[in-house]
Amino acid sequence: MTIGALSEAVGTERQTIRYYEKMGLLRTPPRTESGYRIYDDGAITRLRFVKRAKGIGFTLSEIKTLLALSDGTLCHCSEVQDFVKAKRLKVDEQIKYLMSIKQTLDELDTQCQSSDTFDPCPLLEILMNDDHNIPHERLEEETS
Amino acid sequence: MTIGALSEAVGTERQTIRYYEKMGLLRTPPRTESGYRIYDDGAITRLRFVKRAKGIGFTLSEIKTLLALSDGTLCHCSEVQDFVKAKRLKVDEQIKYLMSIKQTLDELDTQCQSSDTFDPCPLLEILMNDDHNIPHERLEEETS
DNA sequence: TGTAACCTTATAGTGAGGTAGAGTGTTGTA
DNA sequence: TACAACACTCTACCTCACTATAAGGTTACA
Repeated sequence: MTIGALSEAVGTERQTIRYYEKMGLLRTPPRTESGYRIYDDGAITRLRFVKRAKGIGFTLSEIKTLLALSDGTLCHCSEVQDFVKAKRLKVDEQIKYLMSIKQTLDELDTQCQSSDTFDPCPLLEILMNDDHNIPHERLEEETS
Repeated sequence: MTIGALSEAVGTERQTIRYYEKMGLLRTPPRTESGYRIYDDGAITRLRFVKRAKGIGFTLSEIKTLLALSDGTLCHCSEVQDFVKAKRLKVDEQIKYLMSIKQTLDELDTQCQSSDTFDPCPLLEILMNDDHNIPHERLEEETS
């Protein structure tokens, strides 16, 4: 299978496949004499893995780790579990952060509606002047 | 006030302040003869606005729009409201997307725990083989 | 044999939101 | 007057996950 066929089979662009290889997500495949990459069905499986994991929201570097775990002679289930749990926590944090943003937006909206149109827009006023309970900085200190 | 003092007052890096100016978020301040930027208290207010709006999750280009609205001779409250509502919807979409990811992760975790340690890790198996109900692509078509 | 459709590499660009550094000029204080 | 601590501009770099282009080589088919 050439890169084009693999690309067709999985639905991933050729350049992207090369990119994944360069990033260490896909194994370097054997080549023809003229230098063309040739893949077997295992490559499809692996590429699908990447695609699915991406769908779940794993980053490429996380997927790389996941693949490394799966490549080990013994796949330590507990490690994979820890990894998934850690990811879940990250996603949870993000959700919480977005929820707090949403709440703030709702509050701003309510205050905006209850005000007289001749007054200056309270939303802008609040942002300009108030020490509202606005999340000041994003709390994304922990990366990876 | 020089850029350093403004930076101190608001807690934003000097380079960042120059960057915001270049991006059209901050007004071009008057300069000393030697070319130093000099700011008044209005600049503090404006920079704080940017900081707060960023905290709420507005992008710089959204903040620019918000500032433009607030700069208008008449601040049209309804426009600001629409803007906030649109942002709220976007945030909501993101939350939903993350929730679906979270759910998938939870399911994987559950399946992982109920399996025998001698089996291959079901999580990896699922990603490798299954057509699970995994969100395939992120649905972020609408940017801006 | 021509040519279209493939393959190769390397480099640069995208967007968002900055950060870092080089090279140079200015200001304030000892 | 020396010198540290500021200021200026400009350019390049960072992350992430690609995408696009250039310039060339190979393969399949009419």
